[in-house]
Amino acid sequence: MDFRKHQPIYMQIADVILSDILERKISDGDRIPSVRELAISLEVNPNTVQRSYQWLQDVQIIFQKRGIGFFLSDKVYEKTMEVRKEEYLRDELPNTLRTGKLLNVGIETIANIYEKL
Amino acid sequence: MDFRKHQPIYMQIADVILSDILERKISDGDRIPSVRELAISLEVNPNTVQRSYQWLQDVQIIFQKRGIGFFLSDKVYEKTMEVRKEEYLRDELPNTLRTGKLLNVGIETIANIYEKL
Amino acid sequence: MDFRKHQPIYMQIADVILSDILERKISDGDRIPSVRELAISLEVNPNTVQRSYQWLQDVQIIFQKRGIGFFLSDKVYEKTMEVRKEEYLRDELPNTLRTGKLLNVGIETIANIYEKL
Amino acid sequence: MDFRKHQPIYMQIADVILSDILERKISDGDRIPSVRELAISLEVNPNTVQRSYQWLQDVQIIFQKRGIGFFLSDKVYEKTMEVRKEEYLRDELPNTLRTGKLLNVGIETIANIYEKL
DNA sequence: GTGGTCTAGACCACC
DNA sequence: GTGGTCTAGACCACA
Repeated sequence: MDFRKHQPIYMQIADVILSDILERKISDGDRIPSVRELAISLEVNPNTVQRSYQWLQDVQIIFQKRGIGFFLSDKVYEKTMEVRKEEYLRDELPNTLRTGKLLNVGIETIANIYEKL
Repeated sequence: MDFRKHQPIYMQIADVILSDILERKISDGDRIPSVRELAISLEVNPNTVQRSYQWLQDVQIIFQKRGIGFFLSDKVYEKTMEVRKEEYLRDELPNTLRTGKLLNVGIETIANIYEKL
Repeated sequence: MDFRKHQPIYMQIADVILSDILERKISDGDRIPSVRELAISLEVNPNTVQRSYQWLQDVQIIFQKRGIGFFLSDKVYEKTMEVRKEEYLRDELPNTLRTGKLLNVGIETIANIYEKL
Repeated sequence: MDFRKHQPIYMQIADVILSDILERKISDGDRIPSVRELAISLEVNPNTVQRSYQWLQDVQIIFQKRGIGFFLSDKVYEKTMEVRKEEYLRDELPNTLRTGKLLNVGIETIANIYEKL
């Protein structure tokens, strides 16, 4: 975890889980580390991990089995794609395009770069 | 100004100045509104405008004549463009577009968002 | 058992026993499964079944013969019904229905949910 | 606030806001107390109020003006109705009906009580 | 002044 | 053991 970044630690933690899903390291039904375990291994406060997991649960990436732990939901890969996409379309893309507009970078230039990737 | 956005108000204000520069509405040596004037017309706290101007001064887009006001630096258009555009086209834009491609965001969607900004 | 529900597992288990009583599947003096047996068949922790039985014992639905097992109390059907139904029809049900009416939840919706349980 | 209830304090706080809305004491655009103010007047920790407000923001009952405070969203009455309804249909109603089924209370009885209210 | 995040440490219900 | 909630107190960015 990077304590200096602007992005909150709890979102950084969530991002690690999301990345693991997108890289197919973990998938449907897998158990993820307990709040305490992860807190110790990342050297952060359990409350902070708790917040990550709460958020992941809110967006239905994980679900809880009472008293047992957290597990990845069904179709977690697809859901993760959606969640990432939503965030991308809401924040990252508009921010970059706004800067582009400011710098007089036309949509043609952008389309051009997009095609060449 | 949009008080609901994630982007800080003071950066939104700075962006307005930058846009005006890039659209050639204002240029080298021009005086920009006083902190107090702009605060009133935008209905924001003067401290917030102050912070915008501080930032613009830090990146040498404007300079202050004490007791008189703020003015645009020399070659302000070129300065802004050169510094930012090069980095933007080389890194920021391609990175964002690459992520978009991975998330199946088409160029039409991007063009759409670009137009609406 | 549904590990995702808000209702504790041990109450879900108790509800199963209560249902069996009210549906006359079991009655006065019958032996109910041992903690261990039930835990295995429901795939839950024995402690959890233990807690259900403790609760049922507290409300005098069952009693324990030490070293032998748990058994249904006398007049268990009547006991369960009387104690709960009276309070239910007087308070809980009307209260919930009143809230429903305020929220524009029609009787059809209610009937629908009732059938699906 | 009732510190003994099963319901978390932060949801109790949210409920107070929701009730005020449904009773038309406050409406669209009104500012609600700052996190600190409310924390002091309710004698709870600011973090707890913060959580309430976070939840209310998530369900779009309130929105934030950066550095100024929280305000009620547009159509807050209608939204509150929806939110309450959602919770009611998901938890309160099924729970009550489940108990009813357990107690052999038929849908006819329920419909009867519903009509008479 | 506003809200947002984080830690340390506690207590609870539940499995 | 698991997660959920809460307090006390701190520091930060922002208006």
